[in-house]
Amino acid sequence: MSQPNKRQRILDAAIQVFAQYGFYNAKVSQVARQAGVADGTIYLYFKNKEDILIQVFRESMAEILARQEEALAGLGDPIEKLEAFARTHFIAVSTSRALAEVITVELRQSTKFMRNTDMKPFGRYLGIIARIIEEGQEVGVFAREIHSRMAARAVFGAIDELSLSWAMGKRQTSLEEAASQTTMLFLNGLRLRPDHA
Amino acid sequence: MSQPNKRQRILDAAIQVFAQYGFYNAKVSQVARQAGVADGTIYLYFKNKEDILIQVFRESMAEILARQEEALAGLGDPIEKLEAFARTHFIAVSTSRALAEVITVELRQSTKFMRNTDMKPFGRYLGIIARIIEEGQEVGVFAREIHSRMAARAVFGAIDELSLSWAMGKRQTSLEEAASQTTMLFLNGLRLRPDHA
Amino acid sequence: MSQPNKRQRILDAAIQVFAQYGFYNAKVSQVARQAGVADGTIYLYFKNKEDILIQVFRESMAEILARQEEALAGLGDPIEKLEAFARTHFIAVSTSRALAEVITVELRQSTKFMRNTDMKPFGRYLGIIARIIEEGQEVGVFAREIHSRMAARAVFGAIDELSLSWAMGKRQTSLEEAASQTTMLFLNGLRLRPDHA
Amino acid sequence: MSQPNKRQRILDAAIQVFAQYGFYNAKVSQVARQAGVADGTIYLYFKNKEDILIQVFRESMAEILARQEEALAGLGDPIEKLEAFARTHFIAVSTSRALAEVITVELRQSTKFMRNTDMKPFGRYLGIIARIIEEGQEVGVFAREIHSRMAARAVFGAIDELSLSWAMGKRQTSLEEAASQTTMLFLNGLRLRPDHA
DNA sequence: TATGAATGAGGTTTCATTCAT
DNA sequence: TATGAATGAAACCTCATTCAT
Repeated sequence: MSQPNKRQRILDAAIQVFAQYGFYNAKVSQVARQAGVADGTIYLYFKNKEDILIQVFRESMAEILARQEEALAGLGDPIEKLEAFARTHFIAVSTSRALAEVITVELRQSTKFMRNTDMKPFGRYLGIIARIIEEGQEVGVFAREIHSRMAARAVFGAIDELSLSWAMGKRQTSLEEAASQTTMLFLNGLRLRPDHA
Repeated sequence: MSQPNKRQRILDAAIQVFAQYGFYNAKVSQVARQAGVADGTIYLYFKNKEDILIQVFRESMAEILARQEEALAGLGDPIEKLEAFARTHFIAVSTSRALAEVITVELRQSTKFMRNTDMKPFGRYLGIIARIIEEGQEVGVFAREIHSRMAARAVFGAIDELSLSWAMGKRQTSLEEAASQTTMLFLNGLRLRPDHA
Repeated sequence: MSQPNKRQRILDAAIQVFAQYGFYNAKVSQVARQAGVADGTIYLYFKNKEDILIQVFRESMAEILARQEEALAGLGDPIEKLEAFARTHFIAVSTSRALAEVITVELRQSTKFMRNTDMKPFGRYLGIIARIIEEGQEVGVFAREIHSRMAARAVFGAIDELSLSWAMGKRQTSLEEAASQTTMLFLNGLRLRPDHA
Repeated sequence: MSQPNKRQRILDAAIQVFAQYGFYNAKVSQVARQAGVADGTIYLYFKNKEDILIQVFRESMAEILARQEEALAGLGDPIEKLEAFARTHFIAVSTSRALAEVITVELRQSTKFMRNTDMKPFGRYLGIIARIIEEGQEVGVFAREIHSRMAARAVFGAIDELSLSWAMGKRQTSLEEAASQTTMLFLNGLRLRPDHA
């Protein structure tokens, strides 16, 4: 009798184990034990160890992309969208610290992996940010001089770094506050605004 | 007569090999061959394979810290300092793309590494940014509401992500431009300034 | 289906290989080949190379202890017991010269081994001899001045040396004769008995 | 300027190091450090690591053979000779526990070693005991039925085992007592003598 | 589908030995 | 003679993957 969710159980187990030990130090047999299946069973669902990581990435990105799209769906204001995006990312990361570590840390580790894997989901993620920025420029709330893809990358780097340190760290600030401060920083910049003076 | 630079030769070789294959896929014998020494020689200078990575980190951080301190030495204006910091980071990364990959990608993979290694140099790096922000707040050019450590982390994440993608990528923009755009983004934010309207 | 005797096959192979090459010169892959298993299979049954030696010791001591207890079971006379003990030891050694070499030669080499391994089985072996001597003293056939533990050690040393040289050597004498001569020596001593004169 | 005793210093160091770690676990560089010479210097005096062990054996046997011959020189009575032999062996062992371990333990370890090495010194050692026994038989104090070479081996085995356990152990008895008890055991045997009754 | 015992390729590391000085 | 940095062969062991059941 096959468990229809066995594949998912293995993916979930892999996220936990990869996050704790790192992809290369994690053993397939650990993933199997955590998933409650036999070692060999894993190879009925995945081509090899690296394939597990790829699938983790694929499905996790699909999940967070869906969440982002849902979160942004009803919103019109680019500023609100940016805030929503940051908040959603922080929440996703805080929901599963393990997932965050796998996505942000393990994923980068293998140049080979980066080169062979379909990075489109990541590109789409960056694209969401870039689109928000462009919308803001179109409606005249964001400065037009800004290169949207570069800014998107900067925004992602900042959010990623903060959420990682937040997930791994001592959490001096609340999740809400961290997300909101990050957005404010990007919206207003560091520079004191003359009209605030 | 022992070559006084043999240790450095091994470190340089390791940076190349680790960047190309990733730390875990790199073989010690590859590092040895690249360095032009025998396999065993490596163990005269390093405790084990991971120790090479740790030393790469240590020395590279020391190097870039020194460069940053030198770059910031004569400057007083926090805005100029932030620009100088970003530019110096971009230059360092572009000078050795391999080193950048090792530091930003390989370094993160090993929880063991993160736990066992003295992370103070990285803390100092963040500290430099935080200090610049605080100075800006003191002299009244930066907004006081900003949490300096968090902002520093965001700035670092953005610069790191951008410089890495710049180093690995197709470089549509010049180094100078990339660094300057990054700084502008952080100084002014995305939001269109009323006084620009 | 796992072969339930695979562990035993490895132990038997190890005895042969260790006896022929010596523990430190023997290669794990030789043991594997002799046992007809893959190298890695050994590590399913043993912690490491030294663990094989420890298990050989453990099981061999258990075996010879059982044989000695069986041989002595029906006997009452301490003199007969001593003869039986010596004969049983000689037979055990002659049955497996390789095992004898491993136990008496290889075992001693490793201080680490001596320190880490449970030496109680060996103590029990000595204890059997000591007990025979004490029984003889109690019933008045053995001299009371003799220190039983020391004498037991001497008896063991003599029997061990003789059985080993017998097993390794040209066997000028029969097994029976060698065992019986050894016992006689210890019973009567070298000195010509006045009552024999 | 060559130290004329450097070879001896290395041999002494080797005895200490081999005894502590065992021949195979001992490192040549440890011997060198203990001897206060450079690693390479060892190879000016010895062919290789095993050659050090062989020379240790050779010189130590020569030394103890000389001591035995000296101890037995003035004696006529075979019984006194046997006592003297045992005492001398025990003293030699107690003088250098390290030497005892090397001779009795390390020497045996390598079948290869035993086969390739000139074992004549050991044969001579056994010969001394056998000769004493034969003299005793000739003058009528030892029983003629005894096979002298076998008895010699038994005596050696007993003395060796006792001295080893004495050297490694807790020394419940004094050296003198141990030697004397051993001799008594071999002279009189375990059996209660009718004329003692 | 599921199992898990068995496989065996291959990497890290050690350390006896060499040799340029 | 003496040094000790450098060498590089080789072995233990791991662990991803297979396959007979």
